[in-house]
Amino acid sequence: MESRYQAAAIESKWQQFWADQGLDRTGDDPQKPKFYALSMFPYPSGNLHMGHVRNYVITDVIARQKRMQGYRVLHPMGWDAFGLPAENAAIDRGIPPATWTLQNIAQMREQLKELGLSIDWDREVTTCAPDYYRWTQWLFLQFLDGGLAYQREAAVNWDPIDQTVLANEQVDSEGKSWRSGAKVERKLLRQWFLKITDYAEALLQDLDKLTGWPERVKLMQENWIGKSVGAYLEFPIVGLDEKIAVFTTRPDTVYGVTYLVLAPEHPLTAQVTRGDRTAAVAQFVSEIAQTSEQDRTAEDKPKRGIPTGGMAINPFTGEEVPIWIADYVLYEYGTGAVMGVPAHDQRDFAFATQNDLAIKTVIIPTDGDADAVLDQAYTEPGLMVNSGSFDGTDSLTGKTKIIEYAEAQGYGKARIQYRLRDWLISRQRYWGCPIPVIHCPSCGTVPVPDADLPVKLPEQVTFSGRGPSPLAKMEDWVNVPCPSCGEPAKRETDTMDTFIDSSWYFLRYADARNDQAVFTPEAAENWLAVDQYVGGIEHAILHLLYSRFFTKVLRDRHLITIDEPFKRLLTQGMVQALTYKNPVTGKYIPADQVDSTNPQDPETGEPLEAFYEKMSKSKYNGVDPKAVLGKYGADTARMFILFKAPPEKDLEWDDADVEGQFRFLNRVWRLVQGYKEVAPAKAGELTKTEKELRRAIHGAIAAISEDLEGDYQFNTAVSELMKLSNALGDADCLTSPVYQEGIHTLLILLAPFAPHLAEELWHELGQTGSIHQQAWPVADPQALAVDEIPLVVQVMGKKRDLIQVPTSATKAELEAYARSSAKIQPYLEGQVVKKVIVVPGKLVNFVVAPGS
RNA sequence: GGGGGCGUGGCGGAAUGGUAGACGCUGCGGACUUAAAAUCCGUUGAGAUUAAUCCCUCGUGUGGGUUCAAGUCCCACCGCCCCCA
Repeated sequence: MESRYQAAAIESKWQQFWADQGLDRTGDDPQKPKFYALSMFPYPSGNLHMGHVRNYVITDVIARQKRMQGYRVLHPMGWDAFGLPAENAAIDRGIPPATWTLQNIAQMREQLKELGLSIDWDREVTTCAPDYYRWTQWLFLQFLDGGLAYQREAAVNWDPIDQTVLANEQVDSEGKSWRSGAKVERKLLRQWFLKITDYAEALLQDLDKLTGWPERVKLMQENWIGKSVGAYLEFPIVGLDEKIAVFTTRPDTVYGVTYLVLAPEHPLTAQVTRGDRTAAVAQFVSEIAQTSEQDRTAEDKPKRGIPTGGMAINPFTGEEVPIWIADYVLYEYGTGAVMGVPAHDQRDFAFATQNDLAIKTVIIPTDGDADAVLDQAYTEPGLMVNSGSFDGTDSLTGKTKIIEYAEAQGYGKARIQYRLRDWLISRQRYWGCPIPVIHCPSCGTVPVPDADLPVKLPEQVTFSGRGPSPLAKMEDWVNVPCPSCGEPAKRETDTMDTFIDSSWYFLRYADARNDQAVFTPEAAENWLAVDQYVGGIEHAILHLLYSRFFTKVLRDRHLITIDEPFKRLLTQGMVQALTYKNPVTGKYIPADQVDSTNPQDPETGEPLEAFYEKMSKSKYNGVDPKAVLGKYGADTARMFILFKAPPEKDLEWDDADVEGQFRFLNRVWRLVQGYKEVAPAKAGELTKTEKELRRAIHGAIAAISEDLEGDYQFNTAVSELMKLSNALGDADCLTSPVYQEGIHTLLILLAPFAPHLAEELWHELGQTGSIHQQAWPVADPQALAVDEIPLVVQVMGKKRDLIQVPTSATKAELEAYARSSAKIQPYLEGQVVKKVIVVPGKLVNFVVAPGS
């Protein structure tokens, strides 16, 4: 007999069998409750990495167990297939983006199938396929129709050498183009936006409905939306019939305003600038235009600003204050202007000190002195001073009073502001979903009629990486008659941010092959929302927020009825591996060049740092799933990943632990090999051994069922499988019907985790149907019942004895048993028992004090 | 700087306020073998003590607190990680 099982042969055999039987197809029995299990779909880079494996194995275990529990399950897969890497491949190697992408998809699909994932491939979606992006375009037009898509000027990253727009990820940390190395500039272009800000409040409020989401993800979204309550105030400009509007959360400090600051790009900048300042201001504005937003607002960098020479009037005091422009005020943000209150804002304090601007105290601590010189801003609440009729008011109530006063006087009003900005979706790139509008000189922006969708990407395109988007250069494609008046017009050449594609793919799975509609209301009603969503924490903000936004917009357009797309969310941790780094040179060294017991640089002999880090090519610490599957098979890889760490924590790859899982599966395999020929005897009165085994069996059922309920704890579920397997290995009652029950139960419980081996052994035992169609077992309370339980006996909270007591014992009897323990006598001697705590089923604790 | 999370053996990790360290890895000792691989058995927090692996003491980052009882709850501190700036 072989001592180890042959994973490769077993796995391909059963994958074929399941495909032939159609076991992975989406359930359609209307009698069954539905369950929608979803993994975040991958970008088809061409190679599966361990992060993918972890993600999809988790969802697969959930899907498989739910099927066994009698649910009809939707467990689909697709491809987030638009995006830059395909264009880079085209530039570097001359392969058309579509060809490159589809090849990668084919390759990755095969790799996924080798993992034994129970995915319904009939519902596969590919975002770069016309039958998908047709509906992306249709949905865009829904937004346009609803007034939720609009165009305006916005700053983009501009490469002055290649004359092209860059994505943020094409700009390095020093603000240089990845390709040309030129310093990236900011340039204003007309861009498309989606009005996510209209939904800011709803997106914030409905976080409360997401009871199945991790708190920290909700918190991250809350911070991202960034609601702040405050005031909108207007400051008249001296000598101009214009006002500068500011937003502030501290209206109570308005009497302390000693200057105003405009964003350099603010339209009023030029108007307020005094003649003799024009040159300096223009110089400053152009300097700032070359700086990235991040550099401008970074807290550790000094704030740069200059006076415009213009003055504004504080309407509350009538005082004139200077108007400055500074880099840290962004035009995109709020009103693009802020009021400077150095006494009560840390950043203003620094700016004022640096530029010799006045500092005026208007809030003091209750026991404070209004004339004290500040050495830093006082930002706490307190009493208002130097504030006219508001003197002596508590600053917190002062906020409301100032707003009321401002409103009465026409200076301003209460306002709620969000940090969230509208979503810039224009990309000046080829490999994305074309924005389906046509620009007509007489009709303006005209949507492409539904009948003309999809607006297909032209195929014969040349890529150079320079100049405008390849689409803009395609005359044949760009020039079209206006759908409205028929006169010559031009297509929009921008494509959409790929986050749009992924903001609705989970809806399409409900009705993936529909070529008449985005999905039918029945299909949507049938499957939505997603019951369990699984993916990386890196999508905690953008992807999840955008998907929630899409869901709410589609609900308001009566396409769906759900408020939120994902009922439960599991954010899985990273897959890390041991990394070696030379701390002197900063170089990473591949593990196969390092002696793990004494890590040294193979070239210089310097000692290396060894630590766990996310797998990546540049760190030479990647573990290729293909290699692991080849050596041990998919079942071992699955078991290892599930067992090694709880799903939401980072997972440290360890070859010895992989080997350990392979050993476990082999033990199960040998257990069954040794059992195949055994004919179970007739059932009779259960022996003690049989009773204990039965308790182990049903204990495992109960524990694993619980681990797969709600908060998924696959690691402890696997350890329960091991315990049951150990119990079977130890039980000396091979011919007992209980033993047979144990073997069968072990395989059924194992089936979601190691689907191939469980199926193989199931059939080796002479079973005919698929193990994956077996019902998930339910623990028998009778099997779990025991006659005797261990009781902890404590004195003063310290364990002093462990005794066996009848399960049925009453509290009084438990105390009596405990008192009779010989081991506790020394601890009671000379003591008075003040109190006895009896916790039935657990312990008895004697509280004593020295007696007389 | 603000917000959040986490700190448990040599390692990954278990523990509804109730026996800390399940399960696995590693190490050590042994069996089988000509030998190895594979497999199996035993052992593996620290200390003290012993004929004994009984018993005992200490132990969940540090210091305090609540409680009959704290890894778990509360406060302060230290360290690490994440998000925002």
